[in-house]
Amino acid sequence: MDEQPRLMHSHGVGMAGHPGLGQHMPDGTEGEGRKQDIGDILQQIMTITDQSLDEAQARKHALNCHRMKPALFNVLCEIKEKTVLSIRGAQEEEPPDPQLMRLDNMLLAEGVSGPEKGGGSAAAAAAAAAAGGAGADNSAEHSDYRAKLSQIRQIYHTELEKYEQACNEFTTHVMNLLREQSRTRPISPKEIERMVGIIHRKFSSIQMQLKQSTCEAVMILRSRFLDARRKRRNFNKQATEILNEYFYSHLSNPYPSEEAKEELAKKCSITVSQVRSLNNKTTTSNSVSNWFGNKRIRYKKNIGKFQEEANMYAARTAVTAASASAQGSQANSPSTPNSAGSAASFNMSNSGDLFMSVQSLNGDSYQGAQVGANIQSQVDTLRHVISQAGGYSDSLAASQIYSPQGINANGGWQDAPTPSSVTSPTEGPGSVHSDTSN
DNA sequence: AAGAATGATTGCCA
DNA sequence: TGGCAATCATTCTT
Repeated sequence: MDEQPRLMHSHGVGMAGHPGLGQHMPDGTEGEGRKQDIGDILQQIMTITDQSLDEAQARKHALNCHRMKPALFNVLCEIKEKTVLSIRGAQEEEPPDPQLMRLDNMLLAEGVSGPEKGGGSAAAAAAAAAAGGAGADNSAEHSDYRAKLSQIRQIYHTELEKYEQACNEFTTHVMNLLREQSRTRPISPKEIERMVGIIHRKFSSIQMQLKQSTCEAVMILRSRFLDARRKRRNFNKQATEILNEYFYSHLSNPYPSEEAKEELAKKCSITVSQVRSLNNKTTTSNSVSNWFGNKRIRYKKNIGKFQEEANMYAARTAVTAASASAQGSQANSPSTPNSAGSAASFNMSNSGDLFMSVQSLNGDSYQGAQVGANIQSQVDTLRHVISQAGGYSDSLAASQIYSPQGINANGGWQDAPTPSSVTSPTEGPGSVHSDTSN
């Protein structure tokens, strides 16, 4: 270009330095001639947009070189200055949008806009903590959550970068345009600033939309993740069997201790998800607790339905117990359950005990804590064996065969086992009963 | 598809 | 705080 842009600050306002314009013209004819000249220039300016680009460029150049141009330009500058003064008040800096701040905060909290990676996993961990589950089984879901979150994060950053780049490009473009235009019309730095501000506002509103949809995506992901805790997956067969074995071998007192629950959870590889109380000290046995809670209630509600199952498990554990006790002591015959009342045979051949020692990786430590329960479970097992053998003759006893052992009149499990001496045709494991009554 | 089974959740109580 | 009862929501079975 052969000329410098004429930004307003580089010009004096007024007519100084431009003789012939703004000065009093005593000679009327000279004034008429100039008026026509100016009118001609203005006409050319007005029609410049109707011409082809090349034509316009040529005309523009001609106008720029016109002797009247500097004077007219100064007039424009003067008018413009007044306009800018009137506009100035209108462009107040608005305070930061509260909604945008909320979105920013949320994105930061969710680890989307925060520092790399760490934020994401922290948010995932937070979500996991909110869900209350920290078990190994949840790791798959966690990684799924993390993967999805980082996907969102990546998209967000890519888009944001794109927007920023576009914004910069557009700003540069507009600046160039303005600079270009400043050759033919006066443009103040404030005007440019204002234009840039408008562009940035436009782009930030687009960014806000991006942030909003990102937030929505995160919320959806999060709610799905949190809702996953409610998604039920049936325990596998082995886990159910383990729990059932424990339940039926402790039928008169199916309330596993915390340690037992932990142990069962470990054995069953039960997934843990607990939301009931965030202050719960342990979450590793809650599924077991759920299972036992459900089982107790459902068993109690419909004993008949569970009787077959109860008998099956009782028989199974009894067989196990019998074979074990047969190995351990020749005196104990499987067909004489009451003989199992001896403490010696309970010690190792007890169904619950055996179950634990077979299943547990460190059954020994568990056994030590379960001596009382072991005896009780032996009683329970034996009762079922007796029931199956059909050893009851009287109708009262018969009705008790498939009755919930240990359930009292109120429908709750009593601490002491059912008085087996009443139902048992044999002498009954009185010693066992007394052992377990506490 | 309907109903049963089942794991999880919630509110209440002792 | 643990357990019960009711209920929800999903999965399994028929």
